[in-house]
Amino acid sequence: MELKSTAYVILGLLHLHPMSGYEIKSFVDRTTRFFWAASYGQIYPELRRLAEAGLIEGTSKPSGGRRRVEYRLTAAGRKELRSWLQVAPEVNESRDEALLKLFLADAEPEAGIEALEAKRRFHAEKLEQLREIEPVAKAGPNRFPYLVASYGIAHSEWAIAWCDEVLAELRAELSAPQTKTKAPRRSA
Amino acid sequence: MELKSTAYVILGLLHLHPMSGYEIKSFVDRTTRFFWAASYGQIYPELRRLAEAGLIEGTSKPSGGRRRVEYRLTAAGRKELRSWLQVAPEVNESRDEALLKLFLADAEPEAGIEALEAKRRFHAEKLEQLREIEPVAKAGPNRFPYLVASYGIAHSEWAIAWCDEVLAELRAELSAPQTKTKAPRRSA
DNA sequence: CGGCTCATGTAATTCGTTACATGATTCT
DNA sequence: AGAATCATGTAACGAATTACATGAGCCG
Repeated sequence: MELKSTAYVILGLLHLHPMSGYEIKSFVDRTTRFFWAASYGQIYPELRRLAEAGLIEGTSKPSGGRRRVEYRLTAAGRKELRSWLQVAPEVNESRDEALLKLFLADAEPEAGIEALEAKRRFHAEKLEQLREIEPVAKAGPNRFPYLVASYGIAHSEWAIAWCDEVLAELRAELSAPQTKTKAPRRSA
Repeated sequence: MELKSTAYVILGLLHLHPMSGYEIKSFVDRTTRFFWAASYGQIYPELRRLAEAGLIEGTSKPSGGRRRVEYRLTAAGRKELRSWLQVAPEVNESRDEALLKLFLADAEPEAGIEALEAKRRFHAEKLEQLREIEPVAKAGPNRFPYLVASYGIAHSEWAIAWCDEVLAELRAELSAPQTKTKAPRRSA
């Protein structure tokens, strides 16, 4: 069948329970966005394609007086989801601008510190968000979402610790007088 | 000026020493690809744009008898690189298909194990590659590339440990005939 | 009444990959 | 001679984001 991963996000979420495109979007924003985001520009066209392929089925289920189409998995859709899950995932290389700046920071050493601080801030914020999600995931009927939340938390904790360690070293070094860098600049 | 990150990869590498497009590509493949890949389809057009913008300068430097254009940073290019480095990086959410499958694996629990194993394999392989690079980076004149290599190594080691831990739990549970988890549910 | 949220969608643009095309030179 | 590598590029395609467009119901 060869659908893209984003299509399987939709199939996977509809496996939990029937939803509208709007609900899929907000669900994604609360959960999978940490490792797989999706925008309306993907979701609505994809819903149409999946429906045409017979993997999902949409029925009009207005909420209050608002028009609303609720989609649910068909038997074929469930089968497609399962067979995709059984194939080993390809883990793709991600782009990390902070690491890129860190890598190139010999041209401007204070930028290395800035990059690490930014990475730390990012993980600290992510950690906060995940800690809010975690108990919800734990209480849910499925175990794997909780597992993934745990992964995210442990990962961010690890990253923060690493940043702190290296930042301490770097700061000590850059503030040491014998280094030949420009005057120590303190940024916001 | 507002160039894309890939343009700064080029500026950053040319800051190390003058290079041809071909050399930039192979340099990227040996180093930054772990956090920022680049293809010929980006590199050559970008070299042209950067040259037009006056940030780099290309001169014909045939190697042997092969035509070859070597690019070097101009003063403006160096300045542009520095000012970009000083801006806090935006850390972008990456896409991780293994985590996605793990998240959705309640529809097919063995797939969760498969996903974790794939993630582990990926990190094990990356670790091997990084361990080859590390001593080279350490020996080099710049400290930050080495720092980034260390990050990659520590990160993969952490990820492998996490996968192993969770895999052990999952395997124990799935092979146990009766666990206290909710009775085997049929989907939906 | 006015702003927020629910709800659905499209068009333009950006960014990047893959495949192709070409050709010279060096190595075995 | 033939394969591998050096070297430069383009065209087609793909995936995703952003911005825009529209409208209705809900809440204070």
